[in-house]
Amino acid sequence: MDPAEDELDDYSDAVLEIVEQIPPGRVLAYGDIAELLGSGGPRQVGRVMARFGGAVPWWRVLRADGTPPPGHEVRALEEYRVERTPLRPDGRRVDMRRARWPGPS
DNA sequence: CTCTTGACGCCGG
DNA sequence: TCCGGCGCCAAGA
Repeated sequence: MDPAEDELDDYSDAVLEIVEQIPPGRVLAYGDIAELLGSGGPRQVGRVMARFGGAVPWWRVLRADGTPPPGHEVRALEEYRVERTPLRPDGRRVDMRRARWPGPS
């Protein structure tokens, strides 16, 4: 068999490594991760999450405006509730100003 | 090689 | 606040 299709390239590995470090109750936007990495862009990070997100706390990675990943809004909101992640008044999006994680180190 | 796609981001209107 | 449009950039077809 050829498990190559499920293998992680260096970039994907770097992305997941950062996601795993995001503390509960805090989040990071796709673009933030690309910036911390210093390479690639929001869409590249999004591609990685779409393929390997299931292995990490994916709900802590979302759009820059606080909107949770498409198709996973319900699951994500649930997590934010138990993690006490600061949400906007509407309760549908994360309050990025307060929840954004500064980054490693 | 060209064209489309996509868990994005920003700027108007 | 909610769209629509455009830029971005790698992966697929």
